[in-house]
Amino acid sequence: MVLNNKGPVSEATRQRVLKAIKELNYHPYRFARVLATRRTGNVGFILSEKHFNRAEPFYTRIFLGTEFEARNFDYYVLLTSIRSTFRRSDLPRFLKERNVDGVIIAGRINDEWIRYIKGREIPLVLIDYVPENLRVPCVLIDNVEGGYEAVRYLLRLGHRRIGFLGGSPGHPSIQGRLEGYRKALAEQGIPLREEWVITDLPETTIEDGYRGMQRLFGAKDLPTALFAANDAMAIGAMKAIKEAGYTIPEDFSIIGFDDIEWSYHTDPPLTTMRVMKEEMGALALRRLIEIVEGRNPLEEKVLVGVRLIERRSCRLLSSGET
Amino acid sequence: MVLNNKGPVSEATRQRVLKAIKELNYHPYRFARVLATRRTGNVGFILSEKHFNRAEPFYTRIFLGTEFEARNFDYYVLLTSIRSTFRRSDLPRFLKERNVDGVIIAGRINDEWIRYIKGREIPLVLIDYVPENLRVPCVLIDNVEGGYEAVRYLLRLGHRRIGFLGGSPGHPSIQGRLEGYRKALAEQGIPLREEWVITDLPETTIEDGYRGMQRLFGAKDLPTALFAANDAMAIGAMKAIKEAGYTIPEDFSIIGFDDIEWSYHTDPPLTTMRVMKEEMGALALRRLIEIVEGRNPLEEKVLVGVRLIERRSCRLLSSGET
DNA sequence: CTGAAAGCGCTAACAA
DNA sequence: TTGTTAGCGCTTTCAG
Repeated sequence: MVLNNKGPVSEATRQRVLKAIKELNYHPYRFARVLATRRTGNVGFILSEKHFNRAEPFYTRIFLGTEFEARNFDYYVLLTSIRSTFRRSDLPRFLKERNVDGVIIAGRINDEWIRYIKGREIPLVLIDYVPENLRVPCVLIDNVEGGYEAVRYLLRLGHRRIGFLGGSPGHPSIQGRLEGYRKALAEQGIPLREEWVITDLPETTIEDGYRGMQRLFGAKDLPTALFAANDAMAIGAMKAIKEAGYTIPEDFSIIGFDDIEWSYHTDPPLTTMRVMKEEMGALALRRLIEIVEGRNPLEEKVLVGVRLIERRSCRLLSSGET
Repeated sequence: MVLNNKGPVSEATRQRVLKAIKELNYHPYRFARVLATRRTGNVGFILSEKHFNRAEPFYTRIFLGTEFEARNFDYYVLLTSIRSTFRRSDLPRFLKERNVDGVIIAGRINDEWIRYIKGREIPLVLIDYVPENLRVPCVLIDNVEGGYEAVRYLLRLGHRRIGFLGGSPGHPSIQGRLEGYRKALAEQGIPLREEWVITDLPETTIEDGYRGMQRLFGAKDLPTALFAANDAMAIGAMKAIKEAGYTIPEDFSIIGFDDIEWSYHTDPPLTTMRVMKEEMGALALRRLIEIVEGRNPLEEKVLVGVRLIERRSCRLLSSGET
């Protein structure tokens, strides 16, 4: 009772117990406790193999955020990867055997997985992905606000001819960022130039950015600035821009999104919108614990903001230029 | 007994039991088992914060290897990060409370941590680091062989003037790679040019590679090829080379080590020695389990080989050139 | 070879 | 407010 802060305990015995704990260097034995309470004190953290192997540590930093926060709540987190395609046979063991109190999934994933977990009534929180037809609590990047701010920044630098380099339009994050882009332009009464908006790439990788930029070069005239929907694509685009003989930011200003480590090392260093990865992970854990403990079990999306990181890939347009 | 394959069981009952297990969809309850056997079925995986946050997913891929292998042995792996400096107060909980059967540590780490774990007699395997004065089973990259092969490759391409770009000499991996470099040159009777061997950089990052290369430019004549002790430094060096107005591989051939994801995306793509990251992680887990189960508990270093990945940062020297 | 029972360390329910 | 006890699901020991 002393340990768990429940039930009535007189202050005197409380102190006596505490003292004994100290003297004996007593630690409660987690596994016995589990057996008695049916609470495992574990949470599962699932990443698709694709996301785990991403060249940049985006989702692993999110994991780091949860793991760190988990320490405060005395939870262990079991990290595992799954294939993108749903197969019962490679269900994480901790799901099959219910060795977790709840699960966090980061990144886009086959909805079958989500449906399965919901079906088994295992508490679930999603990070950076929201399925179309399923109600699940999510922790999301504020993509539309972020996209809006990114474009606003280019606008402030005097750009009026701004392209958008997005990935597959099926990706909700991309849609949000595109929406922000649209909103910022509309607000200034700048018409959208369809040929400067590239959204039909297979994925959102460096390669896609590279190809997307090459496609953009096909337009009959070119923008002066570019908003890439993530840093990987921005990096691919920079490569294409350089290969075409242009320089950054003289000929093109470019801003990314995510703030992955490598953005700092590009030439020039990439201006971008920083996503608070650790914070997202921590938030998801707190949310999950709330659900596990029955508090606040409403479906709910929580948005976490982004921040402009100014580096050197964007330039101020002098007043004569357009 | 059927489940654990021990004790005498007649084939008939064995089948009956198996059938019942199927029908009831029975899963043994891990925590009850732990309580009875005192075996947790968990292993801890520790990474220093610095390594966890490395821009490229080197150690996280090693983790992936152990996690994957752990599935075959029905272990869970608890991943956590610690600060580089030893502080009792931020001991991982799973150590304090002995919730793991053993621990894997990947990457260089303060020896205090190692001493603590050894002191508590918790089975331990190290990956990619071997402390000076402590005997601990390790899984290591075959650095000298790898360095040797890298330089042999440059030699085969006709290079005779080959520089070495290393990081801090305190790092055992770097020392091994340097040793391989030495060996390959010596074998061909090529004298070592001290001013082409850069080993007094603070770390082994992109920045260090960049600075190291600039330093190398100070030599009165320049090598035609360069062996960088890891890809990060190779990338930094490439940047410095380009800034100095040279091109790769026309003016300099360069080979790296590690094969991190980004090496594929450099311009030109970087030729490098691939380290088998997943394999190292898997190996460490098997080694750890052996120790936990009392088999084969000798101190032992196991080396895992590397493989040349030929991309486009090295060129063949024509016979007239030196 | 099979069945019964004790006990791992904890929580929860109940009696004092 | 405190002390006692059953029982969580498993392994292990011992008797049949």
